[in-house]
Amino acid sequence: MGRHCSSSSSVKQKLRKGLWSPEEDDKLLKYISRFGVGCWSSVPKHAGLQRCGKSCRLRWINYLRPDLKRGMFSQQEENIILDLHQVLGNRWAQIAAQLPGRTDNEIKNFWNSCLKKKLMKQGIDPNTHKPVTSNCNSYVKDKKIEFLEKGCDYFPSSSSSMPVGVELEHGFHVKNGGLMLASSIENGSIRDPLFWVKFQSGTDLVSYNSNFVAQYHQTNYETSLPNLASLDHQNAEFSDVSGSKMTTNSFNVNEGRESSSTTNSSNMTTSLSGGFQPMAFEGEMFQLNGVNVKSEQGCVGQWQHQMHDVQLDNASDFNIYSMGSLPGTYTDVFHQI
DNA sequence: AAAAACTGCAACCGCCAGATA
DNA sequence: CTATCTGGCGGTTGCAGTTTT
Repeated sequence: MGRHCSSSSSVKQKLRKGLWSPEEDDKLLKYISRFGVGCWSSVPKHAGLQRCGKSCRLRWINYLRPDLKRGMFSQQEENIILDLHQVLGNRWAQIAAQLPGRTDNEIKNFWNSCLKKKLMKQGIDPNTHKPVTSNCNSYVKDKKIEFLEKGCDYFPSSSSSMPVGVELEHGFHVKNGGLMLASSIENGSIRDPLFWVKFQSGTDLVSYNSNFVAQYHQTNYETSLPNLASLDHQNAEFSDVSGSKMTTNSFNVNEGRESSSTTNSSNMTTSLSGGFQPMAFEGEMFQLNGVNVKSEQGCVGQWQHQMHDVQLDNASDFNIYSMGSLPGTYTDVFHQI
């Protein structure tokens, strides 16, 4: 067992604790500069300090060492810490070994006071570095509950303009083991829902995309939709929260039907069609009715046609949340399955 | 203006492993 | 072989400065 500062010395002299004074720093600095780092337990005696050796060692390592880098962490350093923490966890000394001039204590403090919160704000679990699946935005949660309470009243049980063979129930139905989403017309106004598709972690979106099957029936092409992400999606290039560029790889308009393919910073490509306009990819914030909303995983989109539905392959791969409504034309819709 | 709450960070504490007596 | 010493590490605390109420 190690000894504690207060009991290790045979000398009964009271040892100082707490913050170091400039005079103490001076004594320690002069001593180490002259004799170098050796046996810490003998340092206080020789340097004329009323401190334990352990305290001297810590003061030297964390503050007095001449090779210490001071000041804010750079973006590059931050990235290194994030990467290493994902691999090493709280092994601060090992992380510090990769960052010249930084101490384990400094990195630990930076992590606890800054990086941890930053990740949580992005919906990322700081321990696993993976999206927090149960921690969806509270606004989204509220809207989900609201819809569940309203139940199937949101959609008419049938619609003359729905594609043949499709039955609407609670705004969605299962077809071929997948889920159908639909928007509809009510009292002559278009219901263009905003929704959020959140994929389960581990879902391979790249291969999933090929299974996005869009069926749609267009009766009226809406051209005056607000563009919440200010996204020119014909030449889209925008940044996610980390500053990484996301690009729209392709964009087509064919008889009023759009399809696009967008790649984000994680190299996840999402192909969308049937009038779906991507607005925010994972980690992105955007505003909805003055409320800040974040897409945690998956993407946020907006239907652009009066009537369509889309099949997603495996219902267990994703959850769908309502994203609220825009005034007038848009209404709340979907819910978690 | 004062009190309370929050934040960042330096320093301490307890535990451990390896070295030494 | 055992007891003790030492340095290293990660978790936690306490304090000073700042912000909010």
